Amino acid sequence: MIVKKIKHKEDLRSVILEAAKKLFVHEGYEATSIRKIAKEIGFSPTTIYLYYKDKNDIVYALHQVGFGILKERFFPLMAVDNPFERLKALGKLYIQFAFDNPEYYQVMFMMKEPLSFLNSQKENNEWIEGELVIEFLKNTVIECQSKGYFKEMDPIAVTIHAWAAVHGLVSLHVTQHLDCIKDVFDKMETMEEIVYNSFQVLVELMNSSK
Amino acid sequence: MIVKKIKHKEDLRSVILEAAKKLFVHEGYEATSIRKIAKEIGFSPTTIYLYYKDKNDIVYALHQVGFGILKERFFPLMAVDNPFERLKALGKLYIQFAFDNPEYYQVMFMMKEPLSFLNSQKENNEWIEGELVIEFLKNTVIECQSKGYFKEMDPIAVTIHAWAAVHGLVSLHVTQHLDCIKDVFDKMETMEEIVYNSFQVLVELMNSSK
DNA sequence: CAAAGCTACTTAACAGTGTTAAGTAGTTTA
DNA sequence: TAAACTACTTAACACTGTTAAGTAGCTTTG
Repeated sequence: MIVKKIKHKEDLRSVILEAAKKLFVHEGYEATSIRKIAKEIGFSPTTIYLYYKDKNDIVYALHQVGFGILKERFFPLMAVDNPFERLKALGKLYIQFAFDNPEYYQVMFMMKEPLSFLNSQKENNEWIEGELVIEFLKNTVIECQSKGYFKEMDPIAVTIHAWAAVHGLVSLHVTQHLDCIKDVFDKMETMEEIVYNSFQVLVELMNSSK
Repeated sequence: MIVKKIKHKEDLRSVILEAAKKLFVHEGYEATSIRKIAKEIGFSPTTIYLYYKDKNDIVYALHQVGFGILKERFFPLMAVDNPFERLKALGKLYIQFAFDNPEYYQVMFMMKEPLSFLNSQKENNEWIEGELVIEFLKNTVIECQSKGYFKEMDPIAVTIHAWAAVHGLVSLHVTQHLDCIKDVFDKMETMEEIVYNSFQVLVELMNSSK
């Protein structure tokens, strides 16, 4: 009996998340209000607070969904033996993920709210999702060093640099700051081409560190 | 007479901006509402709409103030002859600006609102502030190429990469995503040291492109 | 000099936001 | 059968940006 109730409670929790996902992906974060989610699932707005602490809690759940998608994409890369090839593939996949899921990217790497929710939790306030991704990147960087790349460089500084370089590219794209300086590069390329060309510079610079 | 009135109108416009600046810098963007600005200057909220089209208009004005500060800091760099030294100094100054003025940095490079305001304007919807900075960076990159750096690389791709690399660093810091992965780099460093160490990696990689 | 017009501002309201306290059917338990 | 608990709702609070309509007071005009 109790189990059944808990299961039902879990059910509505995921129903809320599904509605939030739908609104979030199609209408964007701004348009995803508690009241709209409630209307979507046919319950009153206050019901949502029985399943999620506050809006940040929902945003954190969405951020976890995003990390689920990203991890799924990263999984095949574990099989890539050559660490530098893996590093390049990691960057490419990261950028592609951001282009395919801009709303998820924002909630995962550009918004304070999910982290605020984490900090509001008494226990387990560690950002395990992010740490896992960075850990994977760091290990790849260290492997690259044993192959002669990034000689005499701090592997952590290299890791953060690599992350920041791709994050910088995709976040400037997502916020439309790249589009706004199109006049500076008079060439007629798609935003995706421009971003990948800039990523190529990172790859070439890293390659020449060997 | 007319001139005096216009001048008075201009006066209140800057009084509003000053109040917005104060709230914005001290309380952050979230806490800067039209109503709070109005209370700060002792006028009714609707008065603000006589001087600014909407909130994005005010945010755009704040963004311009930020670019004013940045340009002031960049000015002395024009005198640096060695282009690679200038490039390094540009990066350092950019990072330092973001650390000193996180709220302004957000409004300048991380928020859609000022750009939305630009696009809502019929004429002059070009992001001249950003383009000026990128133009300066691009020219420095091209000068570096004539000194042997970035051989056979697209100068525009290098420019965007350089910008994205430093933007990535400071934006991950501003959104507190860097702090959240502190556990991955067990060293006890300040956020500023970590960011500058990662920037150093960029410098070294660029240096080895010669 | 009074009437009309204009300027600069305010009041009131609309439509929305996140969030909480209090209340209410319906089921379960004692 | 009565008490207790579950799952949900209604009503409200305190905000947000924004607009339509109204009002003093000064300026210009007939």
